[in-house]
Amino acid sequence: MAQCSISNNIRRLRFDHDEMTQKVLAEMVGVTRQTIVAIEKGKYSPTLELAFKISHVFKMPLEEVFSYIKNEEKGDTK
Amino acid sequence: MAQCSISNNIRRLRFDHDEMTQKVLAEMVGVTRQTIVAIEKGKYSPTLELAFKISHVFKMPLEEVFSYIKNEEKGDTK
DNA sequence: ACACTATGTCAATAATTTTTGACATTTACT
DNA sequence: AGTAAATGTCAAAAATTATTGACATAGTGT
Repeated sequence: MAQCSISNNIRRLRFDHDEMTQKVLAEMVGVTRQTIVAIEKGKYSPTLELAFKISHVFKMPLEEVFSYIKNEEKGDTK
Repeated sequence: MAQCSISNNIRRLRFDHDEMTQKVLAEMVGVTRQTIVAIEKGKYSPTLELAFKISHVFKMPLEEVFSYIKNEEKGDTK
């Protein structure tokens, strides 16, 4: 679960949507502002539920908000 | 994060894909068999990363493997 | 009967995400 | 100057997901 990265364009989508603030988005999806910051900055990726909720806010398919970039693992860790 | 549910058709997709076993799917996405069991049975929903990986295995868009069902909270009747 | 595979479950632990509360910076407005 | 809003960061704790190892059941085949 560690060797793959997920990127998103939440920041751009926020501004496309009338410059919605992090605080407002956080309230709309029911998490704290820090969670939105962390996801936007790529500190970690959200749960599936949160990803669905965020996509919902922007009325876009999940895969247009979040993209999965596969990192090839070189060996199985066990 | 509490008032929404996520369902999936992993079990059906496994059988559509040559009766792929839970063990094989687990190995393909790099988690244990128990994790696949728990997700299939709806004990909890996967991380976004794992959801992407599973969709990848079945070569389907994430939203055709997992569906998000919004539970109305009291007061919000939309 | 015995072995084997696939599925399901349980409890304890590890790993990751989210919360809480605090504080700093920048920008804009009076 | 001072105030407020928006963003960013940090650390500790809570909540959720994933792992490990064990065991149970049903089905298949020998």
